[in-house]
Amino acid sequence: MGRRKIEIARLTDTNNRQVTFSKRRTGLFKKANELSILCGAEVAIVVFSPGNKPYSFGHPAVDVVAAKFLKQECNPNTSQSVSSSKVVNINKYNKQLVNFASQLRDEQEKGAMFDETIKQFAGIETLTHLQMLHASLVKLKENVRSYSRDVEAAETLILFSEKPVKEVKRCVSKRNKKI
Amino acid sequence: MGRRKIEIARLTDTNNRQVTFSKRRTGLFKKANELSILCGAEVAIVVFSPGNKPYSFGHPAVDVVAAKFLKQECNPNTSQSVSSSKVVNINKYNKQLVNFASQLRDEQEKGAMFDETIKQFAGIETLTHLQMLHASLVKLKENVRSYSRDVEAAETLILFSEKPVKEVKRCVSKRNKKI
DNA sequence: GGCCCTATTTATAATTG
DNA sequence: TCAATTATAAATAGGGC
Repeated sequence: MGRRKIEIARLTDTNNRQVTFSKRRTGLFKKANELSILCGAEVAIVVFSPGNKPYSFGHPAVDVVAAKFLKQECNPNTSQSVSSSKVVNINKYNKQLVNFASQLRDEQEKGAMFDETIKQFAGIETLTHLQMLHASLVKLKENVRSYSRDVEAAETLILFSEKPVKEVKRCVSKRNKKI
Repeated sequence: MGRRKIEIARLTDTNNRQVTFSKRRTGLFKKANELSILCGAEVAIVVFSPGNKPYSFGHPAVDVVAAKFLKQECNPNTSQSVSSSKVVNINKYNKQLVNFASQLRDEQEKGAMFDETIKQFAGIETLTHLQMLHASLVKLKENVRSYSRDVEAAETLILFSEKPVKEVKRCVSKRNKKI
């Protein structure tokens, strides 16, 4: 709907992309508003601009509709979802956790070797530096380990995310009930 | 945009309202899809029909965008304790990430010192050990950093899963007032 | 960035089958 | 009860300021 027909593909020019975003976001929200008024429908929209700024529209309010949607999704019956591409896969994080753990073990072994090596030197100043470094390393490792533990504790939650949306919702609601 | 101009007011005829809803919902989602593609924007829409059926559109996914929105807009002062042994508070991760970052910077400084110190020693074997250790440390740091980044990326998902609906509501409504 | 303009495309209200 | 069609209103691309 303009002077020229444009192909629906990512706009390459940054400025044009921003301008188009503004115009079309306005249009989208206007349409949403009309839909809600004409049909008495409840609508919630959240958009992030190319510059990652958030914009939202809601009738009667984003939160109301969102909450209603979440409730409904706990018992997915009649909902129709049109979700495009890019499903976030959480497996990656689990793998990294595993790698992390094994690297930590390696570091611990090497740390022991490091301690032995240090003892062979008597230079006080140098020793101090090395010991400081080593202490830092140890502390860092501890933090990493504790962090990993926490991440592991959160793992069940993280794992939800890799499942399809409806599964996620179901799992979460189950969890919430337990709590 | 039709044979006649219509006033934007609640359609009285039930059937017409349902028909119009279907058409306009399709149009709205199409627009949203175009917006996301043209501008690389993230979009989430939830709609309830006059008959109260839920419909949704999301790029990359409703939940992802919603979670991102919530994450951005939830203020720390709003935080209410949801803690149980099973539910992980994401704030903890944020703090740890911050600590991590500063520790990593410290380690980098000390790493430089370490390199200098190493050069003062000539024992090949020892040097090798130390260098190996240092290399490992560097690699570990890199991994920690990249892992942190990834955790951050996944954060919205985690946050989304952990938050009870009522929390969500509050945060979102605050946001709406700002906009 | 925002707001106007307007040729043109697109969405859709009303109609038809 | 619709899906398709069509005439028309609305959105908007590309511009200018």
